[in-house]
Amino acid sequence: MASTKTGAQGGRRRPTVADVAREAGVSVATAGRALGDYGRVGDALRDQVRAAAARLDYSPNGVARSMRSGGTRTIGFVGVDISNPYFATAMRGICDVARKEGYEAILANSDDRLDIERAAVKVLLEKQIEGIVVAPNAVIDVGHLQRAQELGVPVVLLDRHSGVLDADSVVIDNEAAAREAVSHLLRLGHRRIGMLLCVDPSESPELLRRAGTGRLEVHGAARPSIDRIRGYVAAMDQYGAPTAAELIRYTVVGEAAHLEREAEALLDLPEPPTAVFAADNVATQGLFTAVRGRGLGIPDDISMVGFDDLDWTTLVDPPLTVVAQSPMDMGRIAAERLFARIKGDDSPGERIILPTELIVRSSAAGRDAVHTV
Amino acid sequence: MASTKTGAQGGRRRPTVADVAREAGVSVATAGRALGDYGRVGDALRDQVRAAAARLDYSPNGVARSMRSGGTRTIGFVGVDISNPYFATAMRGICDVARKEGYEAILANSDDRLDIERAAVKVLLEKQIEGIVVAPNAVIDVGHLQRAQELGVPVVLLDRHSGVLDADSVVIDNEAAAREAVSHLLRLGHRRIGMLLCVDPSESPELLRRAGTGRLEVHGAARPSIDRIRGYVAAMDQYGAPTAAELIRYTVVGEAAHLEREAEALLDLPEPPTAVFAADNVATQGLFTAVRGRGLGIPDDISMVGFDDLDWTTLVDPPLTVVAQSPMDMGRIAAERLFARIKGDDSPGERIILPTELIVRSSAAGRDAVHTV
DNA sequence: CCCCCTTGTGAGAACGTTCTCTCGGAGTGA
DNA sequence: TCACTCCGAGAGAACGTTCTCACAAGGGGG
Repeated sequence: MASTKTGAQGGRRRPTVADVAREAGVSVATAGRALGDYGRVGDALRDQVRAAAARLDYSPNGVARSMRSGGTRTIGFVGVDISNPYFATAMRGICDVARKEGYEAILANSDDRLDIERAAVKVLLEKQIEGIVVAPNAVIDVGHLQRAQELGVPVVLLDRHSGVLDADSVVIDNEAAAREAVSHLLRLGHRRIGMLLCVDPSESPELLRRAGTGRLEVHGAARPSIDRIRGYVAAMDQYGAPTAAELIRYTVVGEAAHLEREAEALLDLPEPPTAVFAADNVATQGLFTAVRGRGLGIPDDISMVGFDDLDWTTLVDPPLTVVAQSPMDMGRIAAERLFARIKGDDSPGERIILPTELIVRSSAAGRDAVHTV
Repeated sequence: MASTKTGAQGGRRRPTVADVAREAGVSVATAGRALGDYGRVGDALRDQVRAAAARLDYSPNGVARSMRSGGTRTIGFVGVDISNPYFATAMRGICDVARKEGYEAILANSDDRLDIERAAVKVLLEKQIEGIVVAPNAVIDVGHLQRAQELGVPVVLLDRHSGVLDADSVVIDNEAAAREAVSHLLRLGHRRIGMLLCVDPSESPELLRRAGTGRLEVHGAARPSIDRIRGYVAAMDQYGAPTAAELIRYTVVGEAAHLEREAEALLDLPEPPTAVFAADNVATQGLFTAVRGRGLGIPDDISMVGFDDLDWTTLVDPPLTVVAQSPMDMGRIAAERLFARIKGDDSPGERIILPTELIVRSSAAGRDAVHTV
């Protein structure tokens, strides 16, 4: 005997305000007022209606309410990949703020693909969400986000900034963060410094090559990967260390295996780097694994600085020197900006830059002068 | 001059089917049919309507659609904490399946608090979601979940099973997994084996103590923590190793600092254990940190087996022997069950047990016979 | 030639809530 | 006592979509 409760069929018709009104012996209008706390209702009738509602186990229909009053009390978050701790933590921050405001959050993963992001935004708009936090894949091709704004749905950018879109963005100063990390290595005496990172698929190798040689100009300061390369180049230039295309290795997101191969390619260079800057958390893990696989000692054989202060960076031996940021704060602040917009703030889009911190631990050490080129 | 697009005010009225109909010079009914692909429309008029819709940049109002047709094409996931990689990965699995089905997912964090979970379920029901995946805090006090089922909203349990609720659940065999882990240590010759874990706040110490001595009887095989303790006790008994309350240390979730203290207490015992089983990923990290902090060698001074095969467990030295499960599969399978229910399957609730695997690496080693008690 | 069936279209109801409008009655001040 | 205000209550519209029903035109078969 199959339970009728387990599946979907068994849904008894849910009581409506009309049912409650009938039960309480009042009009629909009065029942609505008593339940919804609007308008004026007499105390006696209010209690009567409330009792009837309790008796019927009445629960309001949010869809109908949204239909009538326009607000869905729902926001959307379009992240790259929730299984990445960075976005998971950001989502946590967003949810916390949303809950405080009495909102819920719908999650969508874009996998760093613009078409998926576009489709997700479209669906979210159809669902009449009241705002979107998005980690955008493209910083120029933002028509779908502009459309959201035109429809009155505020957009807040997380992790990436767009020079084209007039929206709030919550970011870190990627260039400065990378510069600080690389400068740290340079000050320790390293001159031949490699860089390892993930880029998103839309990034052309050509673009990256130009970035690597410092001759990149992207409209309105763009995506983290490019900015971090810029910071790397700037630091190298400042200390008079030669840069070379062969020193910057990358792979597209989602292909961690390739990344490890790139790391190995770096180590196999005829003249291998004495230190490597891993510019994101995936690269940090890939580099660490590759170095370990080669049986190289950190920092004795090679120094490294990673990105993102994930739990494990203090668990490994040696604990890693990393650039730390706070995705939880990012999510929280992005959501706070979003709710300010939802409440009516229409000041020009603001670029909020959250601090990063170079946490010096033990994976980067000084280089003897004799070894320096 | 503030942009009117950034904030919320600037929302121009969105075009409706009526607007499209007027633009195309047809009736609302015909426009609706042409846009919604239902009923019969002439080819000429269909194109005419589509063109008009494109001209107006029409996008359907999902709330109105849901209102009329009942379905919101939205499901909910009530997890404990999305910033925990376990739930983040599960959420990823859920989202993937949902997307394939043309659904979106709303996320709520319960922080392992029953009141928050209850409130979340209530809100989700008001929002008329079509199904819920939940990692429930309580396995007996499930009235809110039963209510969902009665309203025709299917519920699938993730990570935990309830003997009371007739719902699908996707779990691992926690007792067997723990038994396997502890047996591994026992076979290596260890006899004095500690256990470290997190429990949720609703778990009384009294209950735990009884679990520790193997005299626990919980209605319908309950929560992971209890089951894992049971598995520990079973293995110890099987090998004739004495158990003792002092060997099982725990803390409530969300208090990682306390956890490390408990780990240290374990190490400071007059007669310290020669091996420890950390029964969840937080405990694994806490134990590893504490052992490291004491300058003890793994596995020379103390052996350990962890739980959950997080990335970092292969990055540390030595790589950790762990019990691995697949939260991604869990999420995916839970969502698949949910959609089967949504589509009408009303067979009795099924308990799906996913396999776990003891991944033997290098954190547990043999114990010389002479040292054995 | 008429009837019936098919096809294409329009009018209007329905979903469940909120909100505006109206109205009766009670209370108050002149 | 009358006019006015204020409060509580009900009737009904509105939100935007889908869906049922009715109807008109056209074609084919008897």
